[in-house]
Amino acid sequence: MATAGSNLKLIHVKSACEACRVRELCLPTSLNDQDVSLIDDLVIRRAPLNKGDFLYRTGDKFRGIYALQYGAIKTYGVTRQGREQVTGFHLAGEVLGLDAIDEEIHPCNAVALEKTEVCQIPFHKLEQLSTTIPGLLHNLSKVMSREIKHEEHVLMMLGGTTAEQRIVRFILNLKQRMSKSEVMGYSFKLCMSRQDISNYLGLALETVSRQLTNLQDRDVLEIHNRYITILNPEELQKLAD
Amino acid sequence: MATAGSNLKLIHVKSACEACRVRELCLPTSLNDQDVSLIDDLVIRRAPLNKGDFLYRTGDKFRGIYALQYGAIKTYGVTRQGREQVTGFHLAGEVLGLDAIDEEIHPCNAVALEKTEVCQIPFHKLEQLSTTIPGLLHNLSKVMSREIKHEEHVLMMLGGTTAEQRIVRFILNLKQRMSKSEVMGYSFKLCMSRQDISNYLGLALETVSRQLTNLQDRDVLEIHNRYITILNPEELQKLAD
DNA sequence: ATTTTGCATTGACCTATATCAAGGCTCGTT
DNA sequence: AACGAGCCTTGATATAGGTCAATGCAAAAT
Repeated sequence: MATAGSNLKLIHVKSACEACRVRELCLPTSLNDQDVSLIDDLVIRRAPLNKGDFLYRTGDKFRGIYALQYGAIKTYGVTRQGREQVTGFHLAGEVLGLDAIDEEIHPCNAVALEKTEVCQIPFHKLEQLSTTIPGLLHNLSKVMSREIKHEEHVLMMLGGTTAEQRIVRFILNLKQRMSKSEVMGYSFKLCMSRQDISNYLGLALETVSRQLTNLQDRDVLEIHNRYITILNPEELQKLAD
Repeated sequence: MATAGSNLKLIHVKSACEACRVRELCLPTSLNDQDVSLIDDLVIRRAPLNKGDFLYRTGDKFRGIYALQYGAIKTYGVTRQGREQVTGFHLAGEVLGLDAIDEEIHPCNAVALEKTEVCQIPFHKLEQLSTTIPGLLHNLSKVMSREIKHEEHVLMMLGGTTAEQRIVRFILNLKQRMSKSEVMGYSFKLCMSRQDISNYLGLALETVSRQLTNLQDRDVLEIHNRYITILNPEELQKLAD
């Protein structure tokens, strides 16, 4: 039974790890199939979330980090004045929940923006495993480091720029991240509302709307509802700088 | 020699770990003296930095993370337009350089704002050690998690707030962090210029200046050059919300 | 002691963006 | 097919904060 089980796992594993995009955690380095199998055993596949479902809420007990299989999630905090501040959008292949490790409590809300499936990775088990698989520890550090770097990048994007620059950089960033998980041309769907974008970029939602129509009028973008096409990538890149 | 050495270490260690504020990495959990000793062996005490000295620059090879013993460091990136975006201020007892783990290259500049001493902790050695000291791994994760959480907090602070709120929150945050490392009343020294503050908060330096004098006029603060005294903590707190 | 230099303040003006308000699409529902 | 609820767009107006420019101050250098 045990032997059969682990054989089965070796097959099952690859697909699960691949599918759940735990890739970020296991693929980069030289983890062998056996190690990957061990990691795969940890992963808990959760029932799909529908649009508006919460993955977790502020104050929830931390049970593990999450890897997005498909879909999109926004994380946000609520200020004392009741303002919703979006701290990030998370797309397929990305990891979230790392900010909860420290106090074992989620410091923000995570809600699905569309139909979404995630894998839960119990963190303490991952830590345990890290002591036996050295490469895993390093990957874990890298994932967290990347997250820190990304947040700094966001800070740079937000500081001292015009509304137009923010929007443009936001779109370029989204485009780039979506390209990672799917073959894509210059058209894609915005998975979030204008409101969400405004709360992320620190702008009024009207400003977001105006900037988008403005870019459309100048034939840089084409927008139909939430579907967006980049008509002039060079110009868009130029506007970002 | 070996025995004498490790005895010495056991004594030396405590002071070094304590002094270098590697505390964040080792103290929180139940690491025993022996473990602490091992960690201490890693730590490289660097020559003090003078004001304006760089700890590292964008693009530098990553050699390890740094723990601030005393002093202050700002980290910043330079945008394509030449604007300097400050991504953080780091005070005594805090760790920096975590954003370089991923690509083994520092993505930003780190410069001393005053006389500063740091300890360098070679990261790969720390990782090696983590496999044998389970508590260490967890602490490392926590430190990184805290950093991610902090950056999110900064995002929340910057988004959708007035210049006054930003300044007020900035001062409260500084106050709180400085209290951690030194006994302190309501007076302290700003280790950074108005320019730095403005580049951090995404404001014009004139706005920073005006807001500070405004708070002074209303008897919330008292400011002499870079020395600041909080006269009315309750009011300051109220303004932050 | 005096000059220099960098940093900070203050004022006047202007523009980008927020705010307020109204109306128009779109999609899902009955 | 018509209805309703969200979302999005558009316009008019107000204002916070940016920009430009001049001056002041204090510590470092000569």
